[in-house]
Amino acid sequence: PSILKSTTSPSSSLPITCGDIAKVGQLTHQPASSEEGINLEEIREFAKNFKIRRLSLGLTQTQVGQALTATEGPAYSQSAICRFEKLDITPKSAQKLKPVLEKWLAEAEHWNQKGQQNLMEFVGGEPSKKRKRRTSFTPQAIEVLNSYFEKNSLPTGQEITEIAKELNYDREVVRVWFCNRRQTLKNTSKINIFQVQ
Amino acid sequence: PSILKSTTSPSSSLPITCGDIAKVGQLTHQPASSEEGINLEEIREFAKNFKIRRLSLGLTQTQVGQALTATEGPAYSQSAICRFEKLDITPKSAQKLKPVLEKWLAEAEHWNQKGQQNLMEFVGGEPSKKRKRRTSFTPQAIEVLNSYFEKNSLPTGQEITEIAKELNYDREVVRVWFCNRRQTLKNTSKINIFQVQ
DNA sequence: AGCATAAATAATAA
DNA sequence: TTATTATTTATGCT
Repeated sequence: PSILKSTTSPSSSLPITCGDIAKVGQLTHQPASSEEGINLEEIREFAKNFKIRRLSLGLTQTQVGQALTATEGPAYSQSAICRFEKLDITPKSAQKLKPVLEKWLAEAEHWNQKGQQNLMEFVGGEPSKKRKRRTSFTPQAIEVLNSYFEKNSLPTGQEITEIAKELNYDREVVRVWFCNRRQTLKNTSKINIFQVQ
Repeated sequence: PSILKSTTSPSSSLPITCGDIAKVGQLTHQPASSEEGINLEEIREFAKNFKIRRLSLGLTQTQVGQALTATEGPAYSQSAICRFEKLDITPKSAQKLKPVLEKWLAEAEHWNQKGQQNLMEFVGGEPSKKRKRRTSFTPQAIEVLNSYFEKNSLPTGQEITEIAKELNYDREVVRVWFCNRRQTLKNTSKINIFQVQ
């Protein structure tokens, strides 16, 4: 039951009762409001910035949650980070969470300065978890494919069948791999940018 | 088949042949290189910043692509934006695309200054497309869906339409259910990924 | 208080 | 490019 939504309704005739607990993210056109010593405007500003800074570091909500769980006392789920960023929580909760996030983020940025690797270590995830491939070409398979490609970029049907068999992949998948590989080469073959070696 | 990945491999004993054409985004510790009048370092910097600025504006790759398609001559797909951000393209393409994106992004930021509403109008999408409400399937419906899934986890468009009709759910909702179901299955049955030689 | 998963977004084989 | 998969975010529910 989010009050956020109800407030966007044009019918503002409804009086705000004690039962209605406002959330931080609630849209308001009031000037910076301060309730119970909580500067809502400041929290909104921070939440917005937090997201941008998180994305700048290339971190997911899950990563932040897990890292915080590892370092701080209480546990923080991905949902919790999500809800903070959207401010779909009570001002009290937000107020409590803000300094924790602020401190952690500053530290993360500090490590990032020293290199991506340090950040990942700080975050605690695997150093460079690669995105899983869409289909199951293993790095090993790609290595083999590349070595075949180097020898001959245009294998015959027979050869494709054999390679597919060796790698235990579908023949069609292998055929298409060669197509795409040739395509890539064609796109770039006019320049060898880095002249590596 | 990205060459990017192969370069991250620790096995640097393999000589890089003429067949291996580097792409712009390729990791390098060389100083700013410039080939054929293209400042690669500058492009890398821009691509990185582009993503951050895009996210700061709260825009998706899809939105950028669609907006560009509407304003400029050629069409730009979500994939195209994705590939630019990852620099999984040729230097030539990147060089060509950079000023287009730069100009567009600056304009978008300009409109954003005048208010979120103006940005959305500039982008061309609906003013504030709300996220679809999370649908909850009844246990009965899930049972039926599961039985269909057991028989065939990848139903055709026609079949999806029929299932949706039978269960009286939105077709799109049913389609996504199958996507997510396949995903879940895949995640839970992580059997010997490396078995595939 | 956070899990399970629906929806949205990004990446990529075809 | 397009259609689909892989990944991330958001939320209904208890």
